Amino acid sequence: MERFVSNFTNRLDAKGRVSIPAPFRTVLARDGFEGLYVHPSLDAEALDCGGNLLLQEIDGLLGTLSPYSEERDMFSTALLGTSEVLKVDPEGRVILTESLKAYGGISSEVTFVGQGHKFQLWEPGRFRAHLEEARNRVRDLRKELSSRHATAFSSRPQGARE
Amino acid sequence: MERFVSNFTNRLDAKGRVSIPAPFRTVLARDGFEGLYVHPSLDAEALDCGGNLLLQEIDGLLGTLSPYSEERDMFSTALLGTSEVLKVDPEGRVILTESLKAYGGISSEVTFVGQGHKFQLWEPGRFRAHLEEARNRVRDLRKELSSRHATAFSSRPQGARE
DNA sequence: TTGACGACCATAATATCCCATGCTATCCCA
DNA sequence: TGGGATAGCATGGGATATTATGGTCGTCAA
Repeated sequence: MERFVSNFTNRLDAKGRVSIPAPFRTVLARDGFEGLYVHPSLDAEALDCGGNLLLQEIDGLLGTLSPYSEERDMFSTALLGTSEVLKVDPEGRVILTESLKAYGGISSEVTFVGQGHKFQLWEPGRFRAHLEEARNRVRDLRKELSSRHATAFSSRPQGARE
Repeated sequence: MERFVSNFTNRLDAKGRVSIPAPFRTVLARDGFEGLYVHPSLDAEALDCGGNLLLQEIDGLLGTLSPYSEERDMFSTALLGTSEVLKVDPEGRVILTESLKAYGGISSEVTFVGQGHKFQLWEPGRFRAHLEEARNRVRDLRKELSSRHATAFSSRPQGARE
């Protein structure tokens, strides 16, 4: 598998170490990035993590903004300025910095949430609430989409006829 | 066989393993996906399973959303974040995670239900109920259709609704 | 010297592999 | 056509490998 899927909740030990879930480690290994790239998520109280693929996404986002614009400055400050590259120990663990933990409200446990090209770190309680909301939104949006163009996400295979 | 059809009920063993029905395994093999992709179904208390075809469906949906949007994040959280890629053992069995079993209400037995490009996992009792309701719905729909057909030839103006 | 951090080792729980067992359906040949 | 051989399949269990997690011991720097 070359993308992050599923979610896992792991504990921080006395030294603040957390194991990156094994499936995520293999994705990162394939990605080839040395370490773990982490930054506070823009629209959630969570942390975005990943490797080269995440960096590409950030570059892509910055690329859509005109250079030297104030907008672009804001984004690169928010994204790059607060990023960390964490070292991964031989057992596949990382130590979150204080500011990262503070932003994510993380203390004794973290939930790793796969998002395809990246994954997020959540305080488990916050994640449960967020997931609840996300599922509701998806249900609603899906209805809207399917009425907009009928076969977007029906239970029908793509390209199937009536 | 190209698609998932028919339904099968298998038992979970002491270790929580279930055999994927052989006909489904051959469809998956043809699909080429390594493992079994599973996520909670959006419109039923069941699990959606499949391979690349199911992934394509999800990617297709995510593709319709603008990148970097919060909307898209919601979808990938609800879809990718709750998905699992289960390993299939040499005998063609998988182990469902606790959260998947919880969502589907699955404990000792599962019903595999073919849906063409994907298949669903149901707790057998729930599936019977679901099937019963589906049958009733179809019956009603047919009645409605045939009565509509009848009214089409009545003195009612064309295109009128009930 | 102390405190933080890195590499290395230990362990319990769990997943994964491999082999075994009935059962059923299929095939094959007299 | 019938009936025995055979192959495929769901299921079970023991051994082994992974994984998350905890701890120890240096090392380097303030």
